[in-house]
Amino acid sequence: MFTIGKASQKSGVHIETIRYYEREGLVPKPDRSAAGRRLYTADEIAKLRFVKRCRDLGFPMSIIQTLLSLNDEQGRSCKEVKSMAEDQLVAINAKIDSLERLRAALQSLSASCDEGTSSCPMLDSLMSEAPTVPV
Amino acid sequence: MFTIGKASQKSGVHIETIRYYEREGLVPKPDRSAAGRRLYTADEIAKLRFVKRCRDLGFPMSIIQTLLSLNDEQGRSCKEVKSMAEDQLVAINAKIDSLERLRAALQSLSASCDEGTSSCPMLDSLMSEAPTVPV
DNA sequence: CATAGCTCCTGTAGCGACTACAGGAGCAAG
DNA sequence: CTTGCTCCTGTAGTCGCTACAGGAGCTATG
Repeated sequence: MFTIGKASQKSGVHIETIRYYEREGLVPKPDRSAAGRRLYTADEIAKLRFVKRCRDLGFPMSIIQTLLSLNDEQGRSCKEVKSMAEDQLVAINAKIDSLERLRAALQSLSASCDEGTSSCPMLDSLMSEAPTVPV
Repeated sequence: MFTIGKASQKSGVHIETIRYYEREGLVPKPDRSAAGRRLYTADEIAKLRFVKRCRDLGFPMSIIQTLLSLNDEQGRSCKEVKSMAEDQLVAINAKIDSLERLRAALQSLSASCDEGTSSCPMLDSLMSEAPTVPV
């Protein structure tokens, strides 16, 4: 049995975040010591690590909840997991696309913006009714 | 003079967001009609449009505040604007990089996860102490 | 055995950038 | 005059934490 500090170290989840996940019902409530301190089993720490990895992969908490429950099920539904992963991939690709468009726009604006002129072409463009750069 | 609905249409900023920007002091408070309704000038609408474009470019409100004040200055400082744009480019590139790493991790996990097996390799990997995929 | 300094507890508020009401008032057209 | 749209203020919710405040317990050293 591990205190929350150890659980935090072993899982990589900040102490305050662990308590937050517990409040939100994402992870089960651990047992408590006589003095009321949380005591985590290796299994519970594995769940925290799982949540951390999923968060790092960009999954929202609601999806992680589903993933955890799928994991608890007998004969976990690999199909559903794969489908959620693919949804997540689509979302990530959309984000990358939009960031790349954004980068192109900013680069073009930034390139137009050279020192020495009294007025700033970048600000002018952003302020104008019809922008020179699509966003 | 335009009501908030028109200003919203012309600027592309939602009505509630316009009021929010006003509360936060990002845009100046417009005049009011006798009945207390906000009335926007073309100039104020241009500012809203500017804020919208900057937000779409990923600038946080704090930076936009600075950009707006630079724009109001006599002989706006193109150098400062360019430097902020370049900071923003760096941040965008970092985000793209991290999303691309994430995508690779998810693709590899998803590929391992095939239908028909009773246990799910993706969940197994994410739950295990030493993951098969770095995130 | 006392003290110091760490960890832990609960509860609440803050972040950024909105979004979504509730509950009311004005305004324009038929 | 009524219907239905727009607008008003104020407050609370979103997401995923993070940062206190104010206290209690636990451990190592003198």
